[in-house]
Amino acid sequence: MIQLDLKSRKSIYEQIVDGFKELVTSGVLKSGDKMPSVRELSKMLTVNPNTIQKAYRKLEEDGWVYMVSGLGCFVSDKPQAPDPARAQEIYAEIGEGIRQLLYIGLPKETIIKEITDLVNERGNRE
Amino acid sequence: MIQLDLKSRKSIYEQIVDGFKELVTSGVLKSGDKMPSVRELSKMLTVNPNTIQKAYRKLEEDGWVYMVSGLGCFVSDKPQAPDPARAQEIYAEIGEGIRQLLYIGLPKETIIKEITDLVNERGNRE
Amino acid sequence: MIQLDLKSRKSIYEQIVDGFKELVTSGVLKSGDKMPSVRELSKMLTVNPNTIQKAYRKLEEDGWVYMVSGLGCFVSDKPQAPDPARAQEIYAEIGEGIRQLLYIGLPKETIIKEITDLVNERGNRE
Amino acid sequence: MIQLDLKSRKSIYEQIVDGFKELVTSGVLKSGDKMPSVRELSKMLTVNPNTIQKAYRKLEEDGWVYMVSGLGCFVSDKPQAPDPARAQEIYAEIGEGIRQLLYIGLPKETIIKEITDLVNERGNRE
DNA sequence: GTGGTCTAGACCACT
DNA sequence: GTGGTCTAGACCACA
Repeated sequence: MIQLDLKSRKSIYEQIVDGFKELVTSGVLKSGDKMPSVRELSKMLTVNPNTIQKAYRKLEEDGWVYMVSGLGCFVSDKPQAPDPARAQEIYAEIGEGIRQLLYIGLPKETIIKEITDLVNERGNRE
Repeated sequence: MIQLDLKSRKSIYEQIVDGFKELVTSGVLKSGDKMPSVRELSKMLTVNPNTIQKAYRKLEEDGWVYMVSGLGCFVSDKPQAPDPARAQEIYAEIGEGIRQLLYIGLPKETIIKEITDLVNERGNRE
Repeated sequence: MIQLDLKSRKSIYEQIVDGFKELVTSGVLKSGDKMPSVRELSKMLTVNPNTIQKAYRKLEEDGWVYMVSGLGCFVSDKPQAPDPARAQEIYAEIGEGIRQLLYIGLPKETIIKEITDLVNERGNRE
Repeated sequence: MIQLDLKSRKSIYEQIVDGFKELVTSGVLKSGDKMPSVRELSKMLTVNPNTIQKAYRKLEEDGWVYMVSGLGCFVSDKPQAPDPARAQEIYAEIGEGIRQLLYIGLPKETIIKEITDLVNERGNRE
């Protein structure tokens, strides 16, 4: 389900967080789906339960899942209307990335082309 | 030199980091320029020295400046040839942002338009 | 019955919790009234049942409803005499909030005025 | 410095978080002050370092301190202008408390009087 | 069973 | 020395 790369610079819990975000945005996991329990996923990935809990808690803080003690962890409802404030935050992050791309010397046209490709690529999955 | 918005949700050190990136990309600061010392800038902005230090450290991590102990903080050389590995990392981050924008319901066209604007906006300053 | 704002930063379950508290304090729901079942409300609000369950659980924790397994969820009796210990806990929480308001720079008069308004606003519904 | 009540229902890390917020708002700790290191405070309170780190991280998320790897943990700069969004959040929490006070049967006048006292009491410390 | 918290260690990268 | 992460356990309240 989620591939961990222990050699990666990304910490394990971050890989789990990003992995789940990908599973949700790509439609594998949908609103209300029960996620593996902390202990279950811990065994599946042969990772310590505390690491899983750290990842789940981050996902909850970011609003992707919610945890109910005694029941488990569930995928949050998908927002039906785009949240402009949230969009603005994400644009700010992307803008930061763009600034760095320009700084390391990539031409504007290349950047626009690459990102347009990214959008179309991911957009077609939905 | 740098305008701080104390009412902003952005933390002070982030505003300083972004402010310096702006100064560099817009050409006000150039490769090798000496940056104000921590204490100096701390007085200029009436901000705690630790806050400046955290900002400088972040800039160093991101490769925008380098610090020489005993001499101070200097603007890094602009990379002559783009680092493809670094570019790939940044594209990955941007791709993650795009996935989230699509997930919260923004149409592809809007995203492409907004990001193209971002690139042109920042690109024109160079 | 309850209006959900999907664009809000408040999570869905929090909106449901607050909505029910409003319905009780405003007298629409009275002691002993049966609340909609989890499945029923889930359909009414087109929200995942787990979300409803989390909301009901929170309401039960806060003492606004009680759940009888096999029968459903009912509005609790309104306490006849105020519980001084509980009141003390709540005052402590409010005091913590006030300390933070003062810390971020709001004048005492503003705070008192705003809170008096809050009390009168909510108090008039009873 | 901070009194822990192991019998309390509040978890240890929450007591530490609230304790530090109190130390900052009451002026004992000021902007830029270095806080005890994770290990140091861990020994002072005879509490596990992980518990301290959890508390410090929560404080950092809430914007009260910032941590610099290799340097330590420092009290954030005090916002010079009140953040209206933050104030609104706190008022919402207080409003929630008021709703519960009214629900358990306290009269409006009592609540207003008690809270006015709280504001004046804490306001005079600054 | 579930998550929530805590302890007692360990190793890493960085100053 | 500093924080950041991770492991391997433990106990609790709740359902």
